[in-house]
Amino acid sequence: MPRGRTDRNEGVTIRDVAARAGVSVATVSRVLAGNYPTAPATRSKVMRAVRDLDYVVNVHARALAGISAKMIAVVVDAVTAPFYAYVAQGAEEQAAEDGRLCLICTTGGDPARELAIVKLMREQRADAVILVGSVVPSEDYTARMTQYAHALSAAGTRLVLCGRPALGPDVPALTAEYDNAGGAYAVTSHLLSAGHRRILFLGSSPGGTTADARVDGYRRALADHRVPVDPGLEVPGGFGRPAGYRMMRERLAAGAPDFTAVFAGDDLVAAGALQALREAGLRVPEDVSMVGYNDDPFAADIGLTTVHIPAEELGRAAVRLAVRGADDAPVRAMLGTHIVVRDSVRPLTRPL
Amino acid sequence: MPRGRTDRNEGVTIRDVAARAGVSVATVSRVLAGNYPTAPATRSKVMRAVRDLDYVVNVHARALAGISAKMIAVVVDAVTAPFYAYVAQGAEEQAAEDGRLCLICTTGGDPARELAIVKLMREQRADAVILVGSVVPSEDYTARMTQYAHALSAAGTRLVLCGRPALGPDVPALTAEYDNAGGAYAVTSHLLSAGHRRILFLGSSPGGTTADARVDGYRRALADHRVPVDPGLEVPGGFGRPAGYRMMRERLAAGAPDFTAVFAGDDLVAAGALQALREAGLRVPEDVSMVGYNDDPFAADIGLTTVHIPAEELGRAAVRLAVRGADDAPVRAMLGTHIVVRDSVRPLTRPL
DNA sequence: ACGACTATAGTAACCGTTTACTATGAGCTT
DNA sequence: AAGCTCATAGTAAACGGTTACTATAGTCGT
Repeated sequence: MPRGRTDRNEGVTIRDVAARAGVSVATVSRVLAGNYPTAPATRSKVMRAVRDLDYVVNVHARALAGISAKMIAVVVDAVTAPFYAYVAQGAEEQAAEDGRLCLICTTGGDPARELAIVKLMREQRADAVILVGSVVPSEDYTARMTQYAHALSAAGTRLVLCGRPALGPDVPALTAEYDNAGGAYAVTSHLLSAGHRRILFLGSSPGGTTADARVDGYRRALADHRVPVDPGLEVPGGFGRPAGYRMMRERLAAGAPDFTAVFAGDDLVAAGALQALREAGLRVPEDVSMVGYNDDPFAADIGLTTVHIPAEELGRAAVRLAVRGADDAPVRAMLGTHIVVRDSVRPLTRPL
Repeated sequence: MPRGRTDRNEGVTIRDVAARAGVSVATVSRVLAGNYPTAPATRSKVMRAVRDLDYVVNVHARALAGISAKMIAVVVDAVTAPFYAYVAQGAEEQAAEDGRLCLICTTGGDPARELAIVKLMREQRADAVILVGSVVPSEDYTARMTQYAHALSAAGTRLVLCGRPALGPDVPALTAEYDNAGGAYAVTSHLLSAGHRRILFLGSSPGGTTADARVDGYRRALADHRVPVDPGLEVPGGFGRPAGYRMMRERLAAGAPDFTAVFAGDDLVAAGALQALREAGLRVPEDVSMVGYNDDPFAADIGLTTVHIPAEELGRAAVRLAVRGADDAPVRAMLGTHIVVRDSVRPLTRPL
């Protein structure tokens, strides 16, 4: 088999380059770094040797010598959730633009795996770790994050909380958020303006920051429209397609619909609920109006009116926060959300 | 601001641990590695010091001393494409199970970025890099891959081609594939069995391995059913939602439909085409049948009959291939595909 | 013509681990 | 009691870079 001249170069070190160029290792290092005057002739001899040998630096050696490895870790529950995928994508792009490697790690929602990843990143001396996604902020959680924050900060690693609430001002952590409650307020108002009064909120999950903020916006909109808040219309059950399907199915099994519109906690809940409604012979939007949250790509396909979250921009913002870190740099970014109107809401003609 | 005891530990080294435990660094290293006999009393002194100081090893130092950093890179066009997301997810999980870090990198389809990532991985001395996704295998492409393969192999890094064709037997690269043509054959047969004869293939892109394999399966199924292949029914235009929309729109603009069924190159194409059909007042499956490819999650929501690709398993297989690498280990994995029947195909009642 | 200065290159210490080699004392054997 | 072996721990040499410090040869001013 034909093998290129560059094949057996395991262990091509800076020493080999120096030898071939007939200079010292220091000179090679300097030519490559370009931060020290070198004679043009020397420079070209070195570059020649680098090409001939197909040399690449060893980041580990370089990191040991004190040059950051320029690595950022993004930690999400799962990349398969579109929201997380877009956040990760944005982070990746921003990191690449800033000349950094971007590690995307998944935990499957398991705190133990999260802990393991944080430890791994400490070992790697990463520049930053970005923890993405909703949480239920128990005391235990806050303690855990605070501990992470200190341990990471001690290793010179920045901690960014993305889409989850900020920690106290004493804790060395940055925060990138989006306006969850605002979007919920807007989309609820949209339903109210169409005349709906009995709006089912599907997927509240008391304690979860994301769901709580959305319920909050929902309630505030109702209040501002002088519609009484009915706790019986807030169905707990979390997010995701199966949850949406189950919640709607159970609701319909319990009796005739006592609502004219549905606010699904996220688009996946909407998709699940939609299927349950369809199976029960109810059409959207003819019989029931529905809105979602997130503006997942498929929302366009099913014509779902929903709230757009700037997920990609959120990822970028998180990375920027982490990278552009002068000591006086902002410690927090808050992104806006907006409603996108499609075809899943109809004005209420026949009140319940 | 109050700082915890564990806070200023930047540079807590093995030396600090040794000092605090009153032993030598070698002993600490041995206790931590657990590969050398140590007295129980010593062991516990060391562990105590490790906890007190909240010490974590420095992977760079360790890597330099010859212990692999246990890192795998998965390179995809974009994580936001569900197929890639699932491959990445599978790879991530398998890597985690094997105790390895998994880097997910995106190129946006840009060969320059791909090259940059390969270089980065050489610098990192990664265990493996997994290149995922279809390609158009020009001579240039083959040369590039061959070069990657040799350079990586020289640095002790395995190259895995995932969902793209294998290189020559002389090239040090592994391959994880799935049966593209087989799935296309099956789903085309499904349409043919329902009586369809004029089946539009949407999104052929001559030269692209994925699309070519699907077209190939499509043609073979037609041939086996003695239906003549009509090149006019194969619409080039690539994959993705916008492409699907555009192709169908243009096709419909050119005149009344001359097909009764559509084989969309992938599910996104199907989604786009679906929208174009809907806008033209045509219903699926009442007026035209449609099948897709990939079994993206949203396919369930729009009731699309499609071909399931074991994406997650593909990612896992790629990692296994890379990790379980004895020299006599298999060099190639081929995964099966299967059709999943939903509600987008109807028997042809009124032939064109 | 001589010292000061500049441009460039070399020398060697250091970064934090791992591990081959060496040292030490305790418990046996004969 | 000398000589072994064994268990355990220490010493120091890598690993592959970076960079402070040092050395050398021109250049220039006077």
